[in-house]
Amino acid sequence: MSSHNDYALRINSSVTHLIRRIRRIDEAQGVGRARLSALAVLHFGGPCSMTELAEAELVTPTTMHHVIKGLMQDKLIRKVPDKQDKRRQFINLTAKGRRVIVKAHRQRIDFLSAGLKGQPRNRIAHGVALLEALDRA
Amino acid sequence: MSSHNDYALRINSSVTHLIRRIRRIDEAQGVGRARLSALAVLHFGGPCSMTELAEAELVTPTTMHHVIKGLMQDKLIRKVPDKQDKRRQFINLTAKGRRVIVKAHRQRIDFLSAGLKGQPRNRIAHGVALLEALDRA
DNA sequence: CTACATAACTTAGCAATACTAATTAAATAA
DNA sequence: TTATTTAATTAGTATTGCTAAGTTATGTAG
Repeated sequence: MSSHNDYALRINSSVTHLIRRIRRIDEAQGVGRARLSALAVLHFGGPCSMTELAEAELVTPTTMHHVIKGLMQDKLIRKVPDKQDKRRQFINLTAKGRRVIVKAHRQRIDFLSAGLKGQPRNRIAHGVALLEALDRA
Repeated sequence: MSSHNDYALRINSSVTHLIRRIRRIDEAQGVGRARLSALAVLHFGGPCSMTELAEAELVTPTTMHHVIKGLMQDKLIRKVPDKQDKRRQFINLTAKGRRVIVKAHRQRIDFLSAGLKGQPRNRIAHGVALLEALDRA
């Protein structure tokens, strides 16, 4: 259907701009974007291995290795050996790491909340439903 | 209002996932993301100077300099001296550059179009309106 | 006109994020 | 046991981002 194409054009444009603005918020946190994103996975999903983290972020284990290394140096995470499998290591947030991700997440949510202000309830409910549908597609 | 906060949480989550997937589409183009984005500005906005491009992308002129350098090497853009001001140079897309950005844009739009398939017309219209409102906020 | 300031772009050097390929160590299958 | 697979690392490279410092061109004040 041609109108789907037209809507897709408008969604692409607004999402592109939204991405830029969210990126700016993330970059103001003093922690790189890949690192911040890894912290978010650990915060909302709980401890997991490096490889699982890499899968969640759609990057190679090598890339995640470097991200983890940086997070370790900043003491935002901790590695815990897996007793069952000596090859694996669980990545845990430190208290400091949790503070960082909670603050960063708060700022994103505040930005989005502010954007919702004054919007019709109807539009918000449908908008959220659409985004979640795009996500599942 | 507390419900705005709840909606913001859901929007943040779905937009985060959407960003990841769009990033993957962009990365599959064989041209880096910053370069692809610069090509899009030139394609949809027309020729402009390096500094203007940097402003559009919210990066420093230095960063844009490197992006432009890479695009030049790949022959995706061309520099044209400004007769009025010898310091400036206009950046133009080459035919090859235009092909690259048209194809990449097409893939993004196709991905989004596919996601809209089967969604109620109502939800789509409101959803697009919400995204555009967030963009203006 | 000279001198100073500003603007556009470049260069040098650094850090973060991403990749492939090769390596090490541990677990599992044949 | 041997072979294969899996988890993590290391080496090397490219891209994307920054600041600081430099060059060349333009504009302005004296």
